Amino acid sequence: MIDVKLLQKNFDETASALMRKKVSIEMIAELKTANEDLKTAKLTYETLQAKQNELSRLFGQYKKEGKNTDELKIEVDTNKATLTDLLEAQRAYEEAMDAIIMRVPNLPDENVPDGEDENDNIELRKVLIPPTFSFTPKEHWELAEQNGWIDFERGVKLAKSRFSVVSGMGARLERALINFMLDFNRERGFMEVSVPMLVNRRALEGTGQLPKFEDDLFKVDGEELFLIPTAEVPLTNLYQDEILTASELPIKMTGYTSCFRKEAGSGGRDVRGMIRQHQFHKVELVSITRADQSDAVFDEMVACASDLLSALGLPHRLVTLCTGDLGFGAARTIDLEVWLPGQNTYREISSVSNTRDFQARRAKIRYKEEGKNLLAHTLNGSSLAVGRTMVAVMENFQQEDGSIILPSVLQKYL
RNA sequence: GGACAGCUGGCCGAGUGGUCGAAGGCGCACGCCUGGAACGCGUGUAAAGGGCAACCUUUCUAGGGUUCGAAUCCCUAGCUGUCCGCCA
Repeated sequence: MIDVKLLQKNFDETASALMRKKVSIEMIAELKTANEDLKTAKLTYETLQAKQNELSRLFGQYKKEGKNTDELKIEVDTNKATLTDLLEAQRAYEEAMDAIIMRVPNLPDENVPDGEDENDNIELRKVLIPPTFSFTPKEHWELAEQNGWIDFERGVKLAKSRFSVVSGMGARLERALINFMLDFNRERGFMEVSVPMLVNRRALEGTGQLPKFEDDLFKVDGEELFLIPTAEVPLTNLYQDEILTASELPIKMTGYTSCFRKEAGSGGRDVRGMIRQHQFHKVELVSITRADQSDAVFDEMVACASDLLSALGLPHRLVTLCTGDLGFGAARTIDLEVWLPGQNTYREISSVSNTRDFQARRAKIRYKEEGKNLLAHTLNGSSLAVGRTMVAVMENFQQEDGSIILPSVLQKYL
């Protein structure tokens, strides 16, 4: 959630920041009006409530003194009727306000570059040089099938399209990657946490997936539970509704989960292979920080993911997302894109975001500093998407005969 | 899934109709003490919203009800615990 007070006090500036994130001016105006209506309704209600409280005190006093309360009772009853109406009105305003603000995205940081879509993202730097091949490198699905690592057909048989089965050395590589990533992150100071892969509505609202993106989520029939689209949801919401002490921050966590996404609207993109699956594995980094720590922790998280790729010997580049490509809750994001020789292009393998206090305001994650309760900052980043890492390993380390030489750092995990 | 018990501040815990946003303790902060610390002593310390402030409103799991007035009484839901059933 954005800070409504900021919009109220600093309308032009906040509105233009929101418009950089493709929010319509109509919606912003609507938000402002809704907030003002709500404030007025609250003030009216509270004034009358104060009167009611006073009358009630008086009533008790009259009773104690043995005075007649008939007249007072009439006044109190009338007042209560009005109060009931006012409360109803206030609730309506609250609902209206809620409906809007929960769908307003986070403000982008000032220095996030303007842009329409991923084409306007800005490359920060490249790490490692893409390998050259004396033959035409194959795409990963070809290699996966040839090595018997991934069975796309039988995944469809078991579930539906965009599900696959990994077996043999492929399955072992998957497990090795997960363990390697978790250990690597732990050595960088991220505590390993194992979390539920089903979460409730409140958790998804906290991190911003709901109410706006319900179509992207798998929901359990007959229960208010959803399959998580990312470990960011349970990890961040671990501290939902809590007031932490400043000294225990930053909290830096890593966790491995499966992730489930409907991929609604992705149309015919990446239908082949395991780039875009309904179920995939991911090792995630999540940090809860003080406001003044989040930039430094952000850098640590980006470095962690990038170094992980380097340790695996995977060429990649860092990209600053432009305003148009920034996610709903993110104030800034750096994507890591891994080189895929088969596709002859860089593809996203990690995304590190600072949401600042956007999620913390929704999830009520606060910390106490000098007697004050302040909203924490939350950050998340993949390190890494396991399926895509497998794709990258296959394509980058393929030999002419289709065999794959696995990175040496994985030796002890295989 | 069935029966019973419970849910109060950062945590524990007292509180059965107004004097209660709530005793006491822990924790935390500050001060004294100390070479420095621990211990001890003293003071302070729930959250959210509105207001420059005084102050006002709300909140004792949530929602509803009774009442002039609810942490307290009633109903419903959720969660937790215990026992039973089932089970990797």
